[in-house]
This record gives sequence, C-alpha cells and structure tokens, in this order.
Amino acid sequence: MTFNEAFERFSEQYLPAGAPAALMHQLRTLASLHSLPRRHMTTLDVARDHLVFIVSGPTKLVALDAGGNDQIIAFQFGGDCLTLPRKGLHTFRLVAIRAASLLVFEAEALRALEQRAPVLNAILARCSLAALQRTRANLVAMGRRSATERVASFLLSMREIEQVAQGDGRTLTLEMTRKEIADSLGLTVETVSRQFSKLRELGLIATPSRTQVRLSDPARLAAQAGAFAPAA
Amino acid sequence: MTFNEAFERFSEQYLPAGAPAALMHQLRTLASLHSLPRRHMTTLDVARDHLVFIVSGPTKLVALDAGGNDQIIAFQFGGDCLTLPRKGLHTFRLVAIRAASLLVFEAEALRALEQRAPVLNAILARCSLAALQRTRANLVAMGRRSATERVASFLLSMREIEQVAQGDGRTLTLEMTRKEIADSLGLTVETVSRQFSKLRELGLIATPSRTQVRLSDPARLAAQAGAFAPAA
DNA sequence: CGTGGCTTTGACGTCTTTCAAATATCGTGG
DNA sequence: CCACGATATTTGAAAGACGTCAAAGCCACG
Repeated sequence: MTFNEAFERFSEQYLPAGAPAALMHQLRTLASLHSLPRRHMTTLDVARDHLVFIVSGPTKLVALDAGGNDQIIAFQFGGDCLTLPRKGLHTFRLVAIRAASLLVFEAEALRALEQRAPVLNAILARCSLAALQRTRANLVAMGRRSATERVASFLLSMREIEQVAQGDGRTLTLEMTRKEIADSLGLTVETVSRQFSKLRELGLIATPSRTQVRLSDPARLAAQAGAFAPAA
Repeated sequence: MTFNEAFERFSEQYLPAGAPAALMHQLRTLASLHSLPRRHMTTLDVARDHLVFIVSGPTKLVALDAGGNDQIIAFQFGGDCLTLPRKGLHTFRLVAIRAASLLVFEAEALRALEQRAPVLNAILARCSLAALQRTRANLVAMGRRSATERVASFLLSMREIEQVAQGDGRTLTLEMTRKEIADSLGLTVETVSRQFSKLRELGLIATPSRTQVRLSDPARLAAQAGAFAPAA
C-alpha cells in the first residue's frame, strides 16, 4: 500500500468529484500513512484529535482501562472514517484486528483549513454521523439483553458488512477473536463461546473454521436476537 | 417560549457571530418550534432525518423496542443538539423527561442549503461529534461492569452537566426516574434502587428527595465507579 | 511433531433479574 | 392545609444467568 494509493481511495470516497486541485494538494500534505500490524495500536499523540481513514483492514476502536481490559466501542473496516478523540474521560485507541493501513490527519490542521475549504466540514460531518450511527447501534445491542440476544444480533449485524460477508451473505469471515467479540458485547469469552455452541446445536449456525461462521438459518437466528434485532 | 427566543438561543450557540442575515432568515424558515410535554415523544416523520436543537428541558433519545421497553441512548439537556435519524435498523425517538422545547430542522432541507451556506456543515459536524462523544461515553459505561460501577459512574457523569449539578457541584437534581436511569445503564429499576441504597448506607450519597442526590464523598464514590470512572 | 494461543467445556459461586409486597413521595382536590 | 390516590421507590426471597476458575481440545505455525 503506497501513500498515493491510500490517498486515492480516500479522495474517491470522501471528496466531491470537482474538488479543487489546491485542496487536494493541501490535504495530501496533511495526511500521513500508517501501517498498523495485526494487534498493534495507534501511537498517535493522545493530546490531539485525529481524523482517521481506514484504508484497509479490520480495526477496533477501544477505550483503555487501567487494567489490560479494553472496552470495544466499534469495529471499522476499509473505507470507514472516524474521529479519534484526544484523551478525555477515557483514552481511546485504534487497534488493528489484522494488518491495516490508516490515513491519519490531525484534526487541528484540518480545522485551520476549514475556512478556505468548507467542503472539509462536509467530510467531518459525514464521518461523525456515520460513526454515531454505528455507536448508537452498538449501544442498543448492549442494552438489557441476554447473552444469546447479543451474540445472535452481533452475527446478523456482521452480515451487513461487505468485507465480512461472502457472496451469498450467509458465510461470514469474522476476523476477530472470541475475546474481541466478547469485549464488544460486554460479555466474557466463555459466555460467547457457550452461545456459539448453543446456536450450533440449534442448527442456526455452523463454524467450519475458527473465524468462519455460516448462518444456516438467519430467520430463526433473528428470532433468537429478540425485539431489537436486525432483520433476518 | 416563543419561536424567536428559541431561535435566538440556537443562533447564539451554533451560528458564528458574523453569519449573513440571509442565512439566518433561511434557517428561520426551515425551523419549527415544538413544545413537548413531560413524557411525550416526538411525532416527527420517521422516514426523514432531523436535526434537533434542545432549547430547554431534559430529554432522552430512545430506541424503540417492539414491546414497551425503551433503550436509552443518551440524555440531552438545554443547549444540546442532535441528529434524530430516520427509521433504520431501529426507530429512534426523542422523549421529554420534563416539559421541553425543541427547535426542529429537516435534515434534507439543510442539505439543500449546504451548497450556499457551508457553515451549516460546521454546525452539523459539531452536533454529530458532540453526540458521538456522549454516546461513546455511554457505551463505555455499559461495558462489562458491575451494577455498582455503573450507578456510581452515572452519578459522577451527571455532575459534569451544568443543568443537573447545583452550585457546589455536589448536589444533583436528576430529573429522570429510576427506570430511566436503569434503561440507560442496562439494568432493572430494582437493581438501581438497591445500588442507591447501598451507596447511601456507605455514606457516599444522600437522597434528600426523590430526584435529588447529594454526593457526600465523591472521592470514595469514584473508587466504587472502577477503572473507567470519571475522575472524582 | 511439538508448542503456544485460541476455543470449548465443566463445575461452582456470585450477581442480577424476577416476582411480590410494603413504603414513600408527589400532585390534586377538598 | 390536610387527606387521598396515583405513581415511584424500596425491600425481600428465590431463581436464573453470567462470570470465574480450571482443564482439556483444537489449530496453526514453526
């Protein structure tokens, strides 16, 4: 992954077709490409806000705990964009689930550009809004709901993500471990594993490999996911 | 609360000082003032996105369940702004905890204006980002954490809100019921009540009335709130 | 072929929910 | 101003769900 390729993807996705060359050039100056190996977390200055474009690779946004326990806020995949806030009440970090490429902008520098290039605000607004939708959805998934409901609706929600679902939309390649699923659902590894076993015994899913899940019966899986579930 | 007062507050808070009169006028045309009585929810067209400015009154953003159970996404107070998304995976509604005034814009109409008034994007970006921070914080509060930790950190987080904390920042006027607290923390009313009792017995809080809470010992309360807690 | 990490399974303890009932508080009308 | 009814809160007891601890199994990789 070269810088040029990365920037190309970013501009395709977020910049309007007729963006002035001067702006493109400015943005190019402000961007930096980071290769994040599997399991590694960003080492950005926690005193500053950043805008991060996920060029490729599955990543997780986590809130860091004093102990080694992460709380996963959201998963992001190639093409997603998010703001990584400076250290506030919590410290947030972006972690690569598998090797990932990130295009990073300092928010401060972008704000300085906003005056001359108002289109930047549109980008920021779009990113924040999308991140907000993802986060709200996760919050709903963590409300007072049973472990079964959480796992079932987690699986159904993964189906909506292009980079996870295979052709027929029934076979998922979850790049994340059980622990990561557990951290995102507010459960323990063991509980998640037991739920997988239960859904397997019910014939609702199959797990051909460690990371693959086949949704054998999405309709009945949706029934297990309860009232707040994504549609089957 | 008149429309003019409401719009005045909105523009003070979100429009830059030198906003052109033409834009102000346009926005004025697009805004509508809603008075939401206590317990009532918005009856906006669920097929459209809206931008809502909370002029006054505590409100909650809820995801609606098939049963009567709400999942509370976030609380908002006067001066906050949020996007109320159209019906997607979930249906979101804004509910007044006490009588509230809202200034509502249709997102569609705002988008049409964006071309000519790029400052609108800055407003939207600001609103979304603030809402995102609130929601992420809530998500952290709901991770794998005990009931005590949730309630303690809920109380500490309420202290940060101007309209909830009294002069010394130790006496809170929670406008919400125990059920609303429970819904926002993913717990039951009874569990929340038991946590209040426990914290009372430990001498960390006092509850002079149904809605008032005095944080007698914020430092020890923070200790109860655990590793992810807001500082005391 | 062995090793290390991830996943699964089991047994048990604890915490939260559930169901039920008593008590406190607030708003209203007398 | 007080009494009453409606609603919110608190408390108790029991059941169930999830977490913890421990061990075994599985898979990928060297």
